[in-house]
Amino acid sequence: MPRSDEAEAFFFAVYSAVREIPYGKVTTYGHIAKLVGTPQRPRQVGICLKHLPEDPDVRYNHDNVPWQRVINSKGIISPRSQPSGARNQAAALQAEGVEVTTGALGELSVDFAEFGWFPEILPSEEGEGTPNGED
DNA sequence: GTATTGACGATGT
DNA sequence: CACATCGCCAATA
Repeated sequence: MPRSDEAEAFFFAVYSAVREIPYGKVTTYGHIAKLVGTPQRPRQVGICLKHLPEDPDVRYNHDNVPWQRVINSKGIISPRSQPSGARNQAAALQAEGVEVTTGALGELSVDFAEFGWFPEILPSEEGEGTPNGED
């Protein structure tokens, strides 16, 4: 649980944005950060997913948030402390039909040209307002 | 209470 | 193109 209410709002915003990623598609932490209005904090997006609760009782949990569809800007699954985790994420993506290629160094990369999700700034994402207001 | 790390990204060298 | 540094800030030690 986040330390402050403001941080909690950030967590929810991130989870909400991640849920918008369509099945079989992927996006980056930086992109999510932009969507929630804080492009300077891609790391915190990672923190949100890292602390994504597994309890199905919680509003956003490991079951209803497609955390697996979030990768880094380099187009590869971010290698974290536990290698199994990244490998697990790769498996989850492959289960959605996403082709994950393993590099010589064990890098699990996803072809963004094929599976990348490049949406416009989604309106009413978390209640911030329309990006261009109205054209 | 302070120090270090980390599921990132942009810049600088 | 590879590696180093800064910013960002919550979580952990």
